[in-house]
Amino acid sequence: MNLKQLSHMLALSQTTVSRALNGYPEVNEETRRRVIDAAKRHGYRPNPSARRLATGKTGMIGYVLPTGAAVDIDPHFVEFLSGLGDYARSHELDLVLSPADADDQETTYRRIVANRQVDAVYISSPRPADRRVALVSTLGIPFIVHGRSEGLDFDYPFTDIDNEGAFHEAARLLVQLGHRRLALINGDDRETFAIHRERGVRRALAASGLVLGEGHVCSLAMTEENGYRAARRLLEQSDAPTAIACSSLIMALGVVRAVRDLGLTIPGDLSLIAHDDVFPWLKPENFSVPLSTTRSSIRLAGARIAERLAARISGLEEGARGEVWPVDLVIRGSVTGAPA
Amino acid sequence: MNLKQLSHMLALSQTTVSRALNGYPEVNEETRRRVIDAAKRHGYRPNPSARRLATGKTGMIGYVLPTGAAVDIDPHFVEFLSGLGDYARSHELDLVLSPADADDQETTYRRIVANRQVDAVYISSPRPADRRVALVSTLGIPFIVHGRSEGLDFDYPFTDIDNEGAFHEAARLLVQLGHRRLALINGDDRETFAIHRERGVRRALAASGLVLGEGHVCSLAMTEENGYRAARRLLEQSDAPTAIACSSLIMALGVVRAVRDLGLTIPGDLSLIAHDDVFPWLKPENFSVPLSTTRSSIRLAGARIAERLAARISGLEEGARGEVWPVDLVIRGSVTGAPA
DNA sequence: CGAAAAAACCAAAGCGCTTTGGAAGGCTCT
DNA sequence: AGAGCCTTCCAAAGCGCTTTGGTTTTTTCG
Repeated sequence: MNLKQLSHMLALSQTTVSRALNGYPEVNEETRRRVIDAAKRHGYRPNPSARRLATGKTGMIGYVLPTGAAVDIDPHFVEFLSGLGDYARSHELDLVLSPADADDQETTYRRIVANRQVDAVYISSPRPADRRVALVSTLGIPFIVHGRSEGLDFDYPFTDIDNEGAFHEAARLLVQLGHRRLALINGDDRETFAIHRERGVRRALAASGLVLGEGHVCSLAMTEENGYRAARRLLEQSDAPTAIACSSLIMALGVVRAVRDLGLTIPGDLSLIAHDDVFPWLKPENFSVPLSTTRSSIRLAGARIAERLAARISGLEEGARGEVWPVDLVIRGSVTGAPA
Repeated sequence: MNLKQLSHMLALSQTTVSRALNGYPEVNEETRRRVIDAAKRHGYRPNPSARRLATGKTGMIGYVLPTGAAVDIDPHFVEFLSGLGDYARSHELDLVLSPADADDQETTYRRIVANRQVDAVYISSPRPADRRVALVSTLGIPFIVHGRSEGLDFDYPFTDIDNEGAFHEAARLLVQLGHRRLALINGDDRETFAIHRERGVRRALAASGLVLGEGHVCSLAMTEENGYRAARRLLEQSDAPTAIACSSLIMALGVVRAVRDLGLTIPGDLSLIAHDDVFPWLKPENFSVPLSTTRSSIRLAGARIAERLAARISGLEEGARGEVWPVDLVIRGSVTGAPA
């Protein structure tokens, strides 16, 4: 069933039927009702290919998915997707993932924009001076950055959490509890979020005249194993830290294992705070010693970004507004005063 | 730059240019070279919207993504996606995720097929008599099922792992080691994979005249917390199992925690085998007691399914061939003979 | 009542590609 | 030389929608 058939059936022109269906004003309400009714009854659905050819609108939002044998998609992605998908569903938006060589995502961004394959895109895991952000903003397609870049000479729209503030608070608390040797087990420090977190920790320490010791900061892919290795290395040093801030729950698993392997305890020998993106399948309160966290739902971020993208597509949102969400600091059993 | 301009520039018809570019035989090789060369030089890229309107081909594969506030996307999904994306990239395929109400995915399948939004789809987490499989196969779009349904009165193409065999082997090993009271901590038993695993365990036990005791099988969403709860419940029973087979590494984390909380040890008091889908961020060999596993890379499955979908799209694969991959049984420190 | 304005509708021209149905020209072969 | 066959190219007809630029009918109002 296509427009032609439907309009013939109603003894109307395609023009009128199309307008009736798309809510244009120049059609009699009575006629519109007839049309809508008939469309529903016959299960008419406009062919999206035709529509997009005519309008350029696709009803899809795009994401360039870095791939490669050595590339691991972040497990956070799936939670983000839950939020994004949930919003997108309610707005009849689809998401298209365009796989790209992790080292050359720009070609793919160019392609999906040139081809008009999507109405908007989002960018995640931005780095300082991220070329994707620069590219996409010159390409002129609506977009939102999840996170922030740095050192770009123009503004752009983003939704980020206050990583610096969160880790500042966490470190400040630890310092207040008397800890003097802190360590940071961070994610990949080529990404802005990790840089901000480190900055937060350093700022808190500096406020008390402390510093993040040489060798007291690790920056690694966020796996359990890396958490373990980092923690072991830190704890076996002569000036081992008495408190650790950790960038992910998964790494924290490794930290806990290392502590146990070394015959130490949390929080007796080591206070631990980790960042929690709120996974349904791994909860900080369920660690054998409940884990203190800086908490921010990545799922909510996904939904918010979908919402903003939708707004931008329909022209409701413009400009380069960035928003920064506060992060909760949730104290549980894994922190205590520094050992004597 | 569109076809019209390009052909005008070359003083050729659109027909010829189109054919030259698409590899049709009825064009002089010399001409073809000229065309291809000019196209490249001017960066001509056929507009996909136009092409799909004309041909019906989209260059995209579809997946209906169950969403909803209470719906958690399986963290396995992201690994699967890595494999799928990696293959898709090399074949210029994009993936479109259509979010749907988890309880009504069929409407969405209908839509994406009716709209010709994608060339093929895949279905994951199938259940017995899965209506999606039935629907999609009547809809006549190329598809592959990741996993298997059961009790359908027709054949369909799938790629699955030998869940029954894997858990049969695991249980058989445990029985051989003298265990008499086994338990199974399974995933959602509305899904076929879980049913198969339970079947495998039961079959192995039956071979030695044993049974899976009442209350010795749990079926829950695969979270750390559920693993913990299930293990506690099992181990606090009077006839506590001496060995557990567990459907996921994440649940196994919870099991390990429960064992520790109860002051027991692995493998002294409890032997444990879990299924490992091979995550880069959580490895069984890194458990404090290295975990024995049934292992099968879900990432490889993603790549394979992309490959088969591509083959089906281009007509290279037909029919309802199902393939079942064997699963490795990897013995590590978490299993030993039954306690006296 | 008649002119101007508003309302309701329509025919046809795109959007950019593929594909059908020829046509022109050059070869082969008898 | 002419029939018949390739080879190579082209004009034009879709694909199914939106939108432009009217036209016709109805309403408004001095």
